[in-house]
Amino acid sequence: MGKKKVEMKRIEDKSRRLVTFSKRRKGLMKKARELSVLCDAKVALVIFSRPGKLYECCNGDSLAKVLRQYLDHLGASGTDSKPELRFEIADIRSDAAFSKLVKRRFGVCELEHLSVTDLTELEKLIHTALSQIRSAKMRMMMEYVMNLKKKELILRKENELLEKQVKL
Amino acid sequence: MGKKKVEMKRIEDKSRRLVTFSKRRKGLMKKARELSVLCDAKVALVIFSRPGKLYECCNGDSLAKVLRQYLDHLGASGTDSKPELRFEIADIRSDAAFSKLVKRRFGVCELEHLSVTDLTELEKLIHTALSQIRSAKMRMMMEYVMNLKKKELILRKENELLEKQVKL
DNA sequence: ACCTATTGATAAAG
DNA sequence: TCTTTATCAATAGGT
Repeated sequence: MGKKKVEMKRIEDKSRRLVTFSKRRKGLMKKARELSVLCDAKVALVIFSRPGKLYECCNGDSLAKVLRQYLDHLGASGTDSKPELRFEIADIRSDAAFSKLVKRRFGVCELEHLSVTDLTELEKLIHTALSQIRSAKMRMMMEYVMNLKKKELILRKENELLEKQVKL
Repeated sequence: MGKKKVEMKRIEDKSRRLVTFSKRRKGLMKKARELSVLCDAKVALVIFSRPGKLYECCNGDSLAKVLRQYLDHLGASGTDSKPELRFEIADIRSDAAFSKLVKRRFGVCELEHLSVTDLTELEKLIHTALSQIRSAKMRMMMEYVMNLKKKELILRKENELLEKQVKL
């Protein structure tokens, strides 16, 4: 489309390429959004221009969640194990659950009303929670990797056996 | 386009939605490929239909590499929040390598002799280093997992083939 | 950024 | 899912 049919190869003229990149990038993102809305799908789009600038957009969910789902999917596509991988730390900042925790512990709603001592304690609590989450994440990933390795070993052995049978 | 202009909201009729999903998905992937070729960019596209089926495509590089580059970007822009830092510093205080780093940077041997401003700067430095290390770790594990999954797939296919040969 | 000629995408139907 | 066809959207080139 456009005044002339365009050849499907890299546009060598830099300024023309830049203009086209900007136009088509916007077009692509619009189409991604439309697909998501019309068909109730999650669409994640990550673009890197040659100079290395990042353009991302995601519809239907956050990019992080879609990528996580993608990794889960890779994990789940095998026959057995559950996808127990969780890469992202729960987003605590804006969470209502976090406010509740503060309220329960200190009986106040606003962080501003806490004393320095309280804040120090809170800091300690958060730190503990964070490191627990991190180690849990690591543990799960390691388990996941170990399961994959086991699966690989089993498959290799099965393969060897089958190869012997074929030769007979 | 099409015989009728379509409203920008979820298509309720299931069969119509399915057909539209298939057509637009293909269209979107084509446009992604075109953007990549014409403008020399990397374009990663991950789509989940509501039933949870995955459709992925990537142009200019492998999806794994683009996702890795994406994580690099996140790591470079610095994401983590600070509260845990003081504790990390406390943990690190006794480390000889860390002492050397402090000495090189500030010309003193003891943390006690640093000003609050120095400590704040140090805190910032450590924070940056930490988040870089974390994102690198994440990146490596992700790639590792992806490679394992790929290997598994290849082995499974090989197995299937061998089984067929055995049956003959 | 805006304009407009032209091509490309796609909705509906078969 | 593939094809056809009627419409309209995206966009190439120019200002």
